[in-house]
Amino acid sequence: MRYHKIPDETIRRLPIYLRRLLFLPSKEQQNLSSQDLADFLGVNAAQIRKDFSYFGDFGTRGVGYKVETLVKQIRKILKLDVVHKAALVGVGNLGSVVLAYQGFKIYGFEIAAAFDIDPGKIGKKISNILIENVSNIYMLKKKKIDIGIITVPRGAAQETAESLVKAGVKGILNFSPCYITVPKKAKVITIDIAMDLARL
Amino acid sequence: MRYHKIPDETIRRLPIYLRRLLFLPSKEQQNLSSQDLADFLGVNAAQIRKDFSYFGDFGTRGVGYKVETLVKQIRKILKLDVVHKAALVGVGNLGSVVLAYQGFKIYGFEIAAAFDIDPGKIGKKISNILIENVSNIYMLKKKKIDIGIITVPRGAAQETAESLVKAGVKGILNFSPCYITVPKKAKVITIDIAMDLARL
DNA sequence: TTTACTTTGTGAATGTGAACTCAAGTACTA
DNA sequence: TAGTACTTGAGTTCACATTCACAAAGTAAA
Repeated sequence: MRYHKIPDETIRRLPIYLRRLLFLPSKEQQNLSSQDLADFLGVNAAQIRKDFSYFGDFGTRGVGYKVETLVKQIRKILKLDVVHKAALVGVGNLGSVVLAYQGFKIYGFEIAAAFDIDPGKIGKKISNILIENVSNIYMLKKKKIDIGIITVPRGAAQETAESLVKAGVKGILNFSPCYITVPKKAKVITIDIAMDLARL
Repeated sequence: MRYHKIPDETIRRLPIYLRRLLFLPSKEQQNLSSQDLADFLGVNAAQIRKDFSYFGDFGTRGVGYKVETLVKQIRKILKLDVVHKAALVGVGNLGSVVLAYQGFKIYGFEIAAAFDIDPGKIGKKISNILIENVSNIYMLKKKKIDIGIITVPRGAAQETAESLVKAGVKGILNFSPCYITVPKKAKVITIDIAMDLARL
């Protein structure tokens, strides 16, 4: 299967597999069959095998997949094997929570800078990150930061996104409840927890 | 098309359409063509027309769709036309932010109760919601609360979920970075912002 | 009314993904 | 070595989803 185009759906599922593997109940388990993983996630085992097989032969027949290798491979495919640096803009309530959030590390992300417009916040530190003036966003390029996280009020989101893209950011995670348009070289993911709730 | 089964993918897209309609740039615009909406979202216009057509004839040929009617209809389909009450468990940093978040309203959700295990917090109010003792979760049934929001530390998530389901909750929005298993009568959506980031 | 122009709604064609199978490879036991 | 039990990898089939393309229905203007 190595020469086939990889389905979008497969790519979409890889982070889900990765997350499941990282939070595996019994850490000592070395091998995992596709059926085990399928049971954990409530999906079909054949689908998991096919997904993995697109990227080469990860498993061993009769045995299963070695968890460690699998994690390493998925990380590589998703380009999470190198650390990505992110900058957060808007250190309000939500911004502070995101800054303090420890879950980024295991996926290979690190928040390396924070910005705010409030002079009362600039110069302070939260979670060991110095809060800088938003007017310094242009300096991101030098710091090799390629991801932006927007936690500013709705009105400032579009403007913030533009500064970030201008500073060379490739991807944006937007927490403001609004739509943002950026040049197509950059990608925006908007998180709207209320919308997720609507699916229930 | 009225008698056909509605594709899962269509249901999945409805909240996206709704969000786009709610945050339409020019509020005064009364009519919207499928092409306009498609351009906004970067999808195919025929798909949008087909999606809507499953639920009846919302549009007018030669004119388009009336925004107001469309919003009303989608709300009805997603059962967002009645207010759903939610209870939040775990009033820490993240929990406080979620409590204060205003975005739930437009989708028809209202946080009607909050719980914590810390005696120092119980009795206080955040965003006008009284924080109660977690041991009182069982009372949710009487309050007609059918959605639970979990913002407790990882270790307590599973236990919290079980209490919520026992109290009659139908859906759970889980912010803890872990997997939760519940009886299949209830549905869990786990939000992991780091995983979303991995898709970039 | 007639003509030109829009836009919806939908059957048909095309594209994509999921599931079923089973041959082939591995482990283990006797 | 032979036999049994497992599990992967992948060809094939089937189901579902997307897109095309156009008739039908509406608008606007002459």
